Amino acid sequence: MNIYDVADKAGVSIATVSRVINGNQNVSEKTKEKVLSIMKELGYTPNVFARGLGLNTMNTVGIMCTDSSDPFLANAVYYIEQELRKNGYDSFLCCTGYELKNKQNYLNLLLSKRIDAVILIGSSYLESNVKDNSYIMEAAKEVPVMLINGYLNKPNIYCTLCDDQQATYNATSLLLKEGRKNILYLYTTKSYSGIQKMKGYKEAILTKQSTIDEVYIQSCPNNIEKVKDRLLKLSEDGLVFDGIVTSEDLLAVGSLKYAKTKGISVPEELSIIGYNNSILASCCEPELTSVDNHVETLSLTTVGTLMRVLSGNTVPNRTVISTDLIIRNTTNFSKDIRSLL
Amino acid sequence: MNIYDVADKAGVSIATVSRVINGNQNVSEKTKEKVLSIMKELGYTPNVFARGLGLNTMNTVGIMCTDSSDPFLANAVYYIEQELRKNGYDSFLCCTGYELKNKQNYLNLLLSKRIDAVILIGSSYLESNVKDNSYIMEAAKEVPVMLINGYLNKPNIYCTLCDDQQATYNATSLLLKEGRKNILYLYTTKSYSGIQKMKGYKEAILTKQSTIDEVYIQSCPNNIEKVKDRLLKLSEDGLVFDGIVTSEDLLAVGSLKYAKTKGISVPEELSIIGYNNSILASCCEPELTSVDNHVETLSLTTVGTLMRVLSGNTVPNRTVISTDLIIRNTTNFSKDIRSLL
DNA sequence: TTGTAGGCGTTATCAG
DNA sequence: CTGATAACGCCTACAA
Repeated sequence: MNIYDVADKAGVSIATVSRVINGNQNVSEKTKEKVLSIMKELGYTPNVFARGLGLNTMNTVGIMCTDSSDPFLANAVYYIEQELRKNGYDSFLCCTGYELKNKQNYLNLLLSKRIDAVILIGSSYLESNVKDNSYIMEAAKEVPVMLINGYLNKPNIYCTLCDDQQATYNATSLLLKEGRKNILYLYTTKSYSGIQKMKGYKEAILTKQSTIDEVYIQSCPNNIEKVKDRLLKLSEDGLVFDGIVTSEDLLAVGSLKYAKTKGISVPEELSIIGYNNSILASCCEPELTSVDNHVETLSLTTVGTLMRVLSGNTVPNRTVISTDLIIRNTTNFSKDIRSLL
Repeated sequence: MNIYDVADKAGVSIATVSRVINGNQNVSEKTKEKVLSIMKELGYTPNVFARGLGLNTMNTVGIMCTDSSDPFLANAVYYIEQELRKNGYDSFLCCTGYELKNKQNYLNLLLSKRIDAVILIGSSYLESNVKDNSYIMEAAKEVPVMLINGYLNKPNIYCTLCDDQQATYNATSLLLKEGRKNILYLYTTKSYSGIQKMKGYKEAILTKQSTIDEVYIQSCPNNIEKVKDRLLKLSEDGLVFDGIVTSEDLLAVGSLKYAKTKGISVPEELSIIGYNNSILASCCEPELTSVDNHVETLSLTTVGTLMRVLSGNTVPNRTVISTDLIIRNTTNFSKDIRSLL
């Protein structure tokens, strides 16, 4: 079943059928209807390969994320996929994991599939070693590369990110205003946004004291138990803290488990702020105050930008979205403090 | 850049290059090496469209899920994607949402992309109205259809499911053994596995009493607040219950929030069992006892089965995987009860 | 072992 | 407005 069958049955040439398929104007209303009805009757669908061969595109965008079971990434994947489809694009998904080698392989694989663009979700695609990002720049020579929560100022790379630095700055500042003296910062990776977040934390701390005590900055695997154990250890070692700012909700949940284990009351004795405002934030007890980085907006903006790029517009290389702090019950903000938001 | 460029530069014909690409034996070691080095030098990758045109396959599997931001589905997507890739297959992801019309459209879309198979994750693809499933049967005429947590005994449809009925039967029975008198069952949808789970609950209840009181079976949106409100309402209306079995972890979390609001202690006064053993189960407080339906095994088994189907083996139409009950702190099982597991 | 040539199903460019 | 025909890049008999 191909375009010839349709043409035969409709008594026209394949060229005419092709025109109908592609909505070309130069077809009389009569033949158009005729052809359409035959196509329906035969249940004909054009062969995407043949089409792709001619056009060298399949209206497909590659999506890469490290781990689609991470709630934040999963949400982004969802919104992006939906939005792409609304715009007539399909999506290839790749869950690459965290190893550089795999990321590179997957990206090459996507390129070899003649995708029209690629979207990298999450700042973990930006290695701290600048050279290691060259594979992204290479890819950008072939197709537009969209970065979510990462920043790389290079041709044909478009970045949508949220203002992570401002977000942790605000979060930390509010804890300070709340009267917290020793605020711990927990993070998982030194990815691009990881670094931004840390900057915000440091900046806020430096408004109150002249130096940063590095022991208050702790990197930790993104795992509830691991976080709990780490905090127990730190506490045993004599570290005193009454506030925790985290780079992920899960780290905050782990912190809650620590507090529970030690019988520390939250937020009376310890304030905790999560990040991402994921479903986890409203599952735990007490529910997490958390930074909402607007996954949905981030995702839709990215796709919107991509569409403009694909239709040949010149588009700014960087779009920054502001965050909100969603106040729940792991912080103890007064009316005055809340009014600052 | 195409096969001709490579052939020219290597001083051979395109046929020879093609043979090298496809690992055909009939090429002398020398020419093979020559061609390979030229391909590397030029950075040549075969055009998938041209290839697909001839072979009419792209080694691509379509994955459909209703909502990739659901933790269970997200996990499944992750494992499936990884496993497919290990087997040399790419994946198209579609997040279809819950409306039948959309599901149908997406499935047709995938078929028109000449995918080699399609995997439907989650029992929400099986409508209770049997006729509404005919689109799946239609699809199965073209490519193998893999169903995860759904069952349809039709040609070219292969189902991998976990023993949901047994799981809720066990969960409910254990609560009864624990001494619970009035056990509520909360569920979200009457999908295939939804029905199985409910059967298990009823079966267990009927071992203790002669009839089911339907008011103890409540359907509820998959939303923490909604569940809480529903339970508060039921309680106000005078319904008495001391155990809750749910079809989703999120419903169990909502139940916890209800208990918290009413000052009911869990598990002393109320036992709660979740389903899926998702990350939510260990986030909340107390942590959820939950049915582990082994997403990973489910996913890997599905892909394994698919690979056997694609290589032409005859494969059983149905594979059932057993569940485990992961005991945490929302139940109060004695040593004796635990030993039953 | 290697090369030639036809075919896969479209789209696009010309003539008419 | 319509039709013939040449790409598109690859695979694979069939020949050599």
